[in-house]
Amino acid sequence: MKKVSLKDIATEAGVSTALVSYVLTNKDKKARIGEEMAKKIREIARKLNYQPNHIARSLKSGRSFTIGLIVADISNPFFANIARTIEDEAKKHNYNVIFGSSDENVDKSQDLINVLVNRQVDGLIITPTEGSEQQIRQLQEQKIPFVLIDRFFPEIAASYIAVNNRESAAGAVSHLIKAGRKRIGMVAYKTTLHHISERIGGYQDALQQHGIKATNSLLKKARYSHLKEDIRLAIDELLKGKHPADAIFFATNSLAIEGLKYINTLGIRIPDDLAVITFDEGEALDLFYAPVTFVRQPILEIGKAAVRVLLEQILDGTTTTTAICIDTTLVVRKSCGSR
Amino acid sequence: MKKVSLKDIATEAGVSTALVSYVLTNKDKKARIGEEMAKKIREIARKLNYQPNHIARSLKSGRSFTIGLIVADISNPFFANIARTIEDEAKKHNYNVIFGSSDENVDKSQDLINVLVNRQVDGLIITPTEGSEQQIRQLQEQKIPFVLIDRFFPEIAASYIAVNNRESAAGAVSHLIKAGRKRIGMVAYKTTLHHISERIGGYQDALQQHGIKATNSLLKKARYSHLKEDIRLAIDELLKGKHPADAIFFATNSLAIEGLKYINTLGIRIPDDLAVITFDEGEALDLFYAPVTFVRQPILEIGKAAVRVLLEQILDGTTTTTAICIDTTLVVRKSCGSR
DNA sequence: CTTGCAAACTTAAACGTTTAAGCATATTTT
DNA sequence: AAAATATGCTTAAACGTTTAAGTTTGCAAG
Repeated sequence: MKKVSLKDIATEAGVSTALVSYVLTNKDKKARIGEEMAKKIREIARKLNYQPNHIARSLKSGRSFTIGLIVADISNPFFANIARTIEDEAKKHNYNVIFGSSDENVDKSQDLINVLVNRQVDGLIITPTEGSEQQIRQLQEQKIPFVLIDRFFPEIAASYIAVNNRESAAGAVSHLIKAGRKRIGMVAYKTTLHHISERIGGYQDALQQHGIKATNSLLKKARYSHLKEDIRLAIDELLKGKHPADAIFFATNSLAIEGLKYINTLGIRIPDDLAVITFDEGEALDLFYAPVTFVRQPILEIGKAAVRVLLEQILDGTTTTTAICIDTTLVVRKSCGSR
Repeated sequence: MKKVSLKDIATEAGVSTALVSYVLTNKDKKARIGEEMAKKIREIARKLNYQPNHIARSLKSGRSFTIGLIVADISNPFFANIARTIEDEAKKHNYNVIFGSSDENVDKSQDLINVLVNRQVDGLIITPTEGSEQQIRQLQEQKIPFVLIDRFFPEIAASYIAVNNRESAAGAVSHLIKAGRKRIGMVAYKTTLHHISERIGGYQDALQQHGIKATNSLLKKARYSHLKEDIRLAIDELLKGKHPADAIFFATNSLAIEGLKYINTLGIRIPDDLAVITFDEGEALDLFYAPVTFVRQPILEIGKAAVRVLLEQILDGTTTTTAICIDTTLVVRKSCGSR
């Protein structure tokens, strides 16, 4: 049973394919098609269960109505939910999403970009990995519309959607200070990515603002590639000595979850022995015996904004960049002690 | 900067596009192209940074090298990881994945199928929703290759990849019995989907096998659409009365997570007051103070098998169905008490 | 009864590939 | 030396759409 094409309908109706095309794309008014003929064609189309061939359409129009999405890690619920939001939002505009996960790997990122561009996506939404500046610049040269999310490169003028990481981090740390914590440690990723630097900056801002000296011994960085080991080490170091940390600020949910898994094994009680706060939500953090206070990034808003900005760029064909910075909210729960 | 096409290369080299096509698709041997000409063409292609237009290629070949994936809920880590595995596996075979989440909604499922089929996917991998039998039958009639995962309809002969739900569930429940639990409740979804029925069946099998009478008062079903409320109700009912349940078997991870969130608020201690066991993993279950014993479904294996079976069907053009049933493993942790 | 124009359709080219078939020219086989 | 085969390339059609431009017919206006 071959696919039904315009030609089949045309033959059945005894007319040209052009006529059928006009009718089925609702240009019958503009193209002055006779009413009864239009009706007849629509009927035959329904009878034969005609489904337009999207590929042929794309070839003709030069647009695929597909956007490519590259997330840093699809198994992270933050990105999974971003992906879902973007998919939903794109569908509202009759766009589809092809996605891939770069797993924070710059080569995989390049591969994905190549594949998606070959597939003629009309634009890209990307969480750029560390060291992918060149890839981004190349997209600009090729005039391929794209929007960065979650992270961006301050030295590259490109559209992006991000949250005010610095202020949000500072807010989280201030919360710890107000809850009476004195020795506040931070666990971040070892990366040059701007959003992480900003979160670290915010941590330091808050300490300074409250007259606490930020010492390097309380700032720990874990490699994405050696998460488990590095986190164990970091937490060991934070909690050892005469003056152990009495609070930890995790820069992302994956860090927090790994960290808490380890903390659990140490018999340390949250929030009595240690307060914990993190960026990003996650079911694991809800279910934790002391539900974890966290900085909520408005995923829905981010996803919607990303699609909106990208589609504007695609439709207008403009090169103007739009940078959007969204506020977060601090969701206070038990992990920092009651106030 | 327009995209570079075969024609551009052909013009630059002073030859026909056919020649260029032969060379760049490595059919130069077969098509008896001169060596130096082949070299020249390849050089020009590199110089102009030629990227083949996948859409044109698809139109010609009638194949899109894209598979459509419909999961039941992308925000569920089980499906997110399935999606990731399938994407990776597909990429190995030079296939891309377009995905969508049906959110267990039969209309959304139909929408997704339509969209994906219009996009000319070469085949589909689907977690069918309740009531989607007709959709599946229609795919069969249209001779569109597809593979069901996670669930299937016993009355429809179609390829599927699933786990031995009944035996796995029975194993889990046996584990509870061996751990000394007497009054074992189960929380499942209110659905006619076969995999859930099987898990319920396995629960009953195990009870019977150990000479315990399966009573309906210990079997609770929650609606997907009213998860929170129904789970609260279910758990209230299981734990009330003179003879409250001393163990609960959750049919999926989403049920377990919602259930445990509520159980947490009741001040009930796991495993002392109540043993808990569930299907599927999840970080939340790891981080729980009593890490939850669970039935592990081999996600990697499922994803790989799905892609393999689907590609076989696509390539061979056969209509033969392949049903694969995979074993699970019980991962024992603290939530059922130590043995 | 022309001319003008609107209505209802058709023609044909185009999008970027692939590939069977064709056509010279050169080389080998008989 | 004629016939067969090899070599290196071109032509042209095809995939399923879209759409500008063209054609035919009928009818009202001049």
